[in-house]
Amino acid sequence: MDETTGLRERKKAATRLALHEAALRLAAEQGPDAVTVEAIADAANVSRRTFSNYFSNKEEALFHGDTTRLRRLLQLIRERPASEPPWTALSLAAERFTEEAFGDRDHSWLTRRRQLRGHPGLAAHQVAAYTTIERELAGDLAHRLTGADVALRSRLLAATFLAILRVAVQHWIDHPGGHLRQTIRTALAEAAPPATAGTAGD
Amino acid sequence: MDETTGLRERKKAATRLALHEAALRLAAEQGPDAVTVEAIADAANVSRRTFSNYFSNKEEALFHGDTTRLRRLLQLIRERPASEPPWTALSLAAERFTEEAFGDRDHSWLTRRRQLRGHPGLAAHQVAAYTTIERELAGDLAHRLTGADVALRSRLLAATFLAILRVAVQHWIDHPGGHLRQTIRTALAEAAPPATAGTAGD
DNA sequence: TTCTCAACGTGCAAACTTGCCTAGTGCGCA
DNA sequence: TGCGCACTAGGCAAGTTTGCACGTTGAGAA
Repeated sequence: MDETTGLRERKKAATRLALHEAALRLAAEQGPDAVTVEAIADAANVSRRTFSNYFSNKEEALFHGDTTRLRRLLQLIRERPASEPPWTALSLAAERFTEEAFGDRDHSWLTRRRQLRGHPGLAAHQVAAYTTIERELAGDLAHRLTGADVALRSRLLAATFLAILRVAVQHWIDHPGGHLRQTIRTALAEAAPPATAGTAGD
Repeated sequence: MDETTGLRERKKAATRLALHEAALRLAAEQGPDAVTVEAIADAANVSRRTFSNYFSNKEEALFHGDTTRLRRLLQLIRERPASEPPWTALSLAAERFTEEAFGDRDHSWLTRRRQLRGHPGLAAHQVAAYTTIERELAGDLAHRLTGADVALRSRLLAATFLAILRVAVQHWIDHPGGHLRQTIRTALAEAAPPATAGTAGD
């Protein structure tokens, strides 16, 4: 995978990741408000100016991981066969997604995420990250729906699905020892009826 | 020390060092001729073009360490009081130099150096590195000499001193378990008479 | 010998980083 | 209230790295 991309692109990705991880670590250690952009840049061994070249603010750096993961989820959903009922496609993509994205999370990552939980400003930014993806997902889902009110129903489906996913992941982060995969399965099953009702393919 | 220089300079130094160390490691592992510039650049995580921005060839990269150390030695000599007899200044500077430069060499460094020993092309480059410094040192020493033939005597003094140092260090590298400091002391004392004869300050 | 090819050294343009600077914001203190 | 101060976002120029192209060289095969 790395072999196909050039050195320049690999280095950019590394810098972005370094900034993201520095932001996460420092925010967990000192509290999100206490961290300065300068401290993050220093920790990632780049200039403050370079931080701005990658992220427009601290929060963006903090949620870069989420953004990346969600974008990957979107891709997984797109890869599901078009013939698959929407909720099935979403569920199976979510299944694969959790394995990929959270299968090998180390303990320190979880600890950090836990320490950031409940911070008001941050939560807003996280929801914003999800919302951005939500619009894209709705657009995709529209192609998988037929019947009346496709625009509305696809938006609802996207919003429901992402909300469930967000809550399930957050729940898993907050409650050590749980199994994310099972949590998500349960959560999706719980919410399946209304979402399945939106299906019109069969 | 790092705190005073900017990020840009620190990164350049780091890149130069990374290239130097990669060159040393690969040359020791595969033999100096088998290593390509490309391999060194890859190991240092920079492009082949960047290698050329730092060094004009493999050998320069390999002897970057020597060059740096010798330049530091020159500085130490310059810091000796002008009133000090030349050979005394040289000896005391050499004393301090060995502590600084070889005091904390790890085992792998010694191993690598040993593996490069005796390679014909490399030896020539190393001597070249010493010769460059030799001219500078001679220039400095001229200020510490009086009497006739200062130009010649300062060149002789510089050449003798550096030759002794080079041999002593090489001997230490080749013979594990020896004490560099003692080796150098012995070597310098051995050669002191002719050099001291060149002194004219007292 | 001639051909081929890998490695090298270097010129050049585009991309990226750094450092400096400015304007804007929010906060504490006189 | 007004002032100073730390932090931030982003414009700009200079410095650095990358990617690519081109000509050269030396070693080995045809």
